[in-house]
Amino acid sequence: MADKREHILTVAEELFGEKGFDGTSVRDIALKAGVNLAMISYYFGSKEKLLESLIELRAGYAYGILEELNKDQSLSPWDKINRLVEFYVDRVLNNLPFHNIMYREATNVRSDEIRDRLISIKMRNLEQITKIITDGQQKKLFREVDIAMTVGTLMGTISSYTQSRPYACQILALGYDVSEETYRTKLAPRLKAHLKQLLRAHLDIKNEE
Amino acid sequence: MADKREHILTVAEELFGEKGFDGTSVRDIALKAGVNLAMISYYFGSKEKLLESLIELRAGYAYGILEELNKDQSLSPWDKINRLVEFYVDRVLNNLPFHNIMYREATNVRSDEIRDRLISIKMRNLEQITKIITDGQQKKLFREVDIAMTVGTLMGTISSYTQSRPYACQILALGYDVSEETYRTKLAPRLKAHLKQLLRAHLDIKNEE
DNA sequence: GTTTAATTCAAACGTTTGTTTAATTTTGTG
DNA sequence: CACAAAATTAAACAAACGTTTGAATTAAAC
Repeated sequence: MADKREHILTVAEELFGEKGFDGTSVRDIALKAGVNLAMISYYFGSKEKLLESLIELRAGYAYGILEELNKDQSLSPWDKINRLVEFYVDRVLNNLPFHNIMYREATNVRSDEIRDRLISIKMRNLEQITKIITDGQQKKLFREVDIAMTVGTLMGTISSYTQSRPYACQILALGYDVSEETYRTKLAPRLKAHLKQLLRAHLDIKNEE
Repeated sequence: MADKREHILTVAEELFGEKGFDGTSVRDIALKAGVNLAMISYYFGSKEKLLESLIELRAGYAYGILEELNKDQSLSPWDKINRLVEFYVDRVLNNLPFHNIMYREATNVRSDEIRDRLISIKMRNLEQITKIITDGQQKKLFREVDIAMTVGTLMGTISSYTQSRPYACQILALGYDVSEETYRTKLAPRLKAHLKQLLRAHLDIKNEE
């Protein structure tokens, strides 16, 4: 085991994502990670600080790519929107546990520190997306829209199908207990196609009323 | 106290919505409800069955109105979509705790019974919305869209601003700790306006590509 | 090879958890 | 009023919780 600390974090991430922070005991984590119970206090100090460490580890998981996307002068605003959709769908589906933690525990996390950290991550991403949209507006490609709400639509649509997998499987007419792999490969293209079509119509200045 | 049983359910709803099912102890509930600890087992049998009772109580909270909306022959599909938006935004904002339970606990509820119940509620609502959209398509007003994904967009957009109130306040540039009342009165019209504009562009057959 | 520090461990700590008990009080009925 | 059923209570239950302890083991440094 190369880095035991990170291994514990990964296991905790899976369990928190699946059963929630309060629904997961440190004994669950120790057992699944194959380490002694006391190691969690040894490495992280407490269960809550373990969560903080996890968030710190994954915090920048979107920002870098968004910034790059923004700087790319060769892409039209429409290209950027489509890449944004691709990027977010893939990003969420490839980091399902952490995404679920972000969007499930964000509200009721006890520590102000963690909550503010999560909010600031979201705000930073919102800024980048805002830049893309205002750029499209200045180039007279996009119409006036409520940008913050539009970002809520993007993230909310994805979340509505990732937060409850049994429901998603039902909707998508997949088998009742389908593998993680086929779940993602079925969901991703459908989410992408829908969001591209949706944002295309929503943003297009030709659809101005 | 007229109906103590229902009072306990209401208090539990608030706490579950705020701190999650696992984050709420039966002692928390008893204390806030002003009843003896043992009354919860006396009335409901267990904490888990209390949650089941709560879901049973609020289960039909959307279906009836949706069905009515569908039957109303005097409304055009566009009217129905707008009413649908109005209805859902109001419904969610007026039942925030239960909505949060539905969309937060749905994934990780241990009991298959509860999970299947929640899924069947969602599926029933999806059916009604599907009817509205297919009706609009038959009347050559709406274009071809992914209906299940569109419903996900509707619910997901709302949820993204109700699941994390501190974040929503930040985005909406409200004060840091604004009252429940002003939070709702600021959020509701903005959500409605955005969703109407969004669905208008998304569904309009004139925006077919 | 010895010494020091870092790691791992089984066991126990004191709380809190959901639930049950058994006695008591309140309520409704004849 | 008398009696049975329902409701309420304080106290206790065992189990699970997050965390700490102190000894044992491993690794690193000199």
